[in-house]
Amino acid sequence: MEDRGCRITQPRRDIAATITRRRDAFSAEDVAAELDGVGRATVYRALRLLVDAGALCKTTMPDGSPRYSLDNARHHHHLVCVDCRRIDEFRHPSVERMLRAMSADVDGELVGHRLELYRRCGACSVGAGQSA
Amino acid sequence: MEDRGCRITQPRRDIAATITRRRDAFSAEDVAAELDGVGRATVYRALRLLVDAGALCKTTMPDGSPRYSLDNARHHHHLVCVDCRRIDEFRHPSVERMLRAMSADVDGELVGHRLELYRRCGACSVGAGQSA
DNA sequence: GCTTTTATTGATACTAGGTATTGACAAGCG
DNA sequence: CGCTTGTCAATACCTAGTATCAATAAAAGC
Repeated sequence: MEDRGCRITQPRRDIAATITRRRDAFSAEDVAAELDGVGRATVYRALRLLVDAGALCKTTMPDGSPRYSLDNARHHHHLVCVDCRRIDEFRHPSVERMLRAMSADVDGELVGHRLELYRRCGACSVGAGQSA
Repeated sequence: MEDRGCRITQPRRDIAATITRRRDAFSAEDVAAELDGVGRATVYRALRLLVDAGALCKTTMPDGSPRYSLDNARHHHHLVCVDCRRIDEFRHPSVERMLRAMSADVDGELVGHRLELYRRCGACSVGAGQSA
């Protein structure tokens, strides 16, 4: 299900199994560390294929480090919890509206964008909200 | 003018001179390479101080690599040309409107965001727009 | 089922971007 | 001028990722 034109190899099966088991965001190094017989380069190669194929999203954390998460929807942005690092996808008309407005106002043509929203998610707010 | 509580040292003067001379976006390594007697760590430390002080912005390019540029306005976002890598700052009410709308709709509280718009700027569109 | 072809692999080395450590030094206070 | 302490350069290290390359294993051919 992940491939078209790519070979389905044992390392790729292992990587796919590892990332589908994960419910949170992970780094490539996480995956590489978990799979002992698999080389780092192979993990990075496989993750890139999956990102290109649209099965995986690469999101930027507040500190700039990249994390991967499973991709479900078509075009969307990410809502990253700064405490538990959970990543949720969202689609919101206000974003498209904003892009349309910007597109009309900027000189030249927009070719892409990067948008991440950082929040403290509901669960994390309850636990740590009162103190500090 | 760049400091309050930090010492004004020769390396810092050199770094400040280098970055104010630059009109485009630059990497920390660019600065370090240009200043021979100054250590890489010193450059990174100085850039971080300047980012924290609000004199410099750290922007993410489409490929994920960070670039620094002078910070002029208060709160703003970046318009990055994917061809000439020029970075312009912008403020637009549609962005604030979008953030307000999102803030109302998400679970938990928004604590920050990252927004970069990538475009082909006017000058680059004229030169390369027709071909390809 | 065996061979061939060729994508893929793991190891290694390398790059960019950045932080931690440390002994030397110099900024600025008194 | 002398002390204190921030800052320095160098170095080692870290994360994230790519390039190279000989060895290997998928899938295609027979």
